[in-house]
Amino acid sequence: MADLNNLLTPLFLNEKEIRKIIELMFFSYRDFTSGPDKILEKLNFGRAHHRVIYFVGKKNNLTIKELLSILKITKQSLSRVLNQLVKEKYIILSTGEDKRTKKLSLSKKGQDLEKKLSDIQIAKIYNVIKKFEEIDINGFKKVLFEMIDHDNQKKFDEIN
Amino acid sequence: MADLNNLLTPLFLNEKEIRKIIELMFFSYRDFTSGPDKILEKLNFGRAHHRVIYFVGKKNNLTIKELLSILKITKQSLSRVLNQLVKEKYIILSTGEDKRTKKLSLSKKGQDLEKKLSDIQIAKIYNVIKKFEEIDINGFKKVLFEMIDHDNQKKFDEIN
DNA sequence: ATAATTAAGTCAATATGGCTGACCTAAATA
DNA sequence: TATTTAGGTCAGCCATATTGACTTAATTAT
Repeated sequence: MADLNNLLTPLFLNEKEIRKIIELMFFSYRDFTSGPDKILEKLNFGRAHHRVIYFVGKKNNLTIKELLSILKITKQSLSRVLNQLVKEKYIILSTGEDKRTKKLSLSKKGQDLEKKLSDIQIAKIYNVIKKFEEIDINGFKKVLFEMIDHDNQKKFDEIN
Repeated sequence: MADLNNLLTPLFLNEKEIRKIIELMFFSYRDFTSGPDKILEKLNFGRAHHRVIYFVGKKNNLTIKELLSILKITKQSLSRVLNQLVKEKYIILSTGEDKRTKKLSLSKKGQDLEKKLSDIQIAKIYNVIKKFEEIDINGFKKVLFEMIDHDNQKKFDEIN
C-alpha cells in the first residue's frame, strides 16, 4: 500500500485525517440508524424491514427482483422479512404483466410506518443541513456519492 | 412531523433531496465496509472484530471499559469477539495500575491485520477525496460530524 | 413444440452479532 | 467494613445474513 504520509501529501489527505473519516462514518451511521431501530423493535421488526418498506415506498410496484438488486441480499434473506411484512399487511403483493413477477406496494398501514420511520431520519438530516451553507452540503453529497462503488452509483441514479 | 416541502424551504432542504441523503448513507456505508468484510471472512472474523482491532490499534493500552464506551455494545457481546482475538494472539492483555483493569494492545500479528484492513478503507477514502477540492472535503467532514449525536461527538473528540 | 431461462418460493443448516438476566471475583474507594 | 467498580461467565434469545438444493410456473429462444 502506498505511503500516504509523505511530504507532498496535503494536510487533509494524510492518514490521520483519513482515519478520522473512517470514524466519522462509523459513528454517524450508527446514530443515523438508531432512531428508527427503537420504533422497529416495538413491532418486532429490524433494520431489514425498514429497508424493504423504504424502497417499496420509494418506488411503487417494485418487483422482488428489483428490490433484491437494490438491497443486494439473497432472496432467502429477503423472504423472511418480506413474508412478515405481507402477513402483517404492511405490504401488498400483486401480479405483474409478466405473470412470473410480483409487484410490491405499501398498504395504508405500510405508508404510515414508512413515514414514521423515515420522518426520524429526515428530521435528523434536516436539522443538520439547515445549519450549513449550500456549499458544505454539496460537498457532503458529492463526496458521499463518490464513496459508493461504481455499480451502486448507477443503482442510485436509476432509482433517483 | 413538520411539513418539509413548503415554499419557503430552499431546494436542497426539501424532502426529496433529504431522501437522497438517506440513500447515500445506506449505499456508501455498505460499500465502505464491504472491502474489510471479505478479508475478515477468510479469518472467520466479522465486522465486530475489525472494530475492536481498529480502536485498540488507535489507542494502545485501552481498557475494556473505554472500548465498551466507544463501541456501545454489552460486555457479553464484546467478550465473545475479544476472547477470540486474544486466543488467536491478535490482541495482548496486560494488567493496569488499577489492578481491576486490563489494558488491550495489538501484537505484531494484530498490527498487521489492522493495517491490512484499514488500508483498504484508507485507500478508498484517499481515492475519493483526492478528486475534490478542500472545500468539498471540509463540507463532507463537517456535515458528517453533525450527523453524530452529541454524546458521541464528544467521544469522537476524546479519541482524536 | 420443445428446451432453456427466468422469477419467485421454500427447506435446512450455519455464522455473526447483538441482547437480557443472573451471578461471580477481586480490587479500589467511601 | 461496606459499597462500588472493572471485568468475567453462563445461558438463552433474536435478527440478519449466508450457502446449497430443489420446486413451480411463466416466458423466451431454438
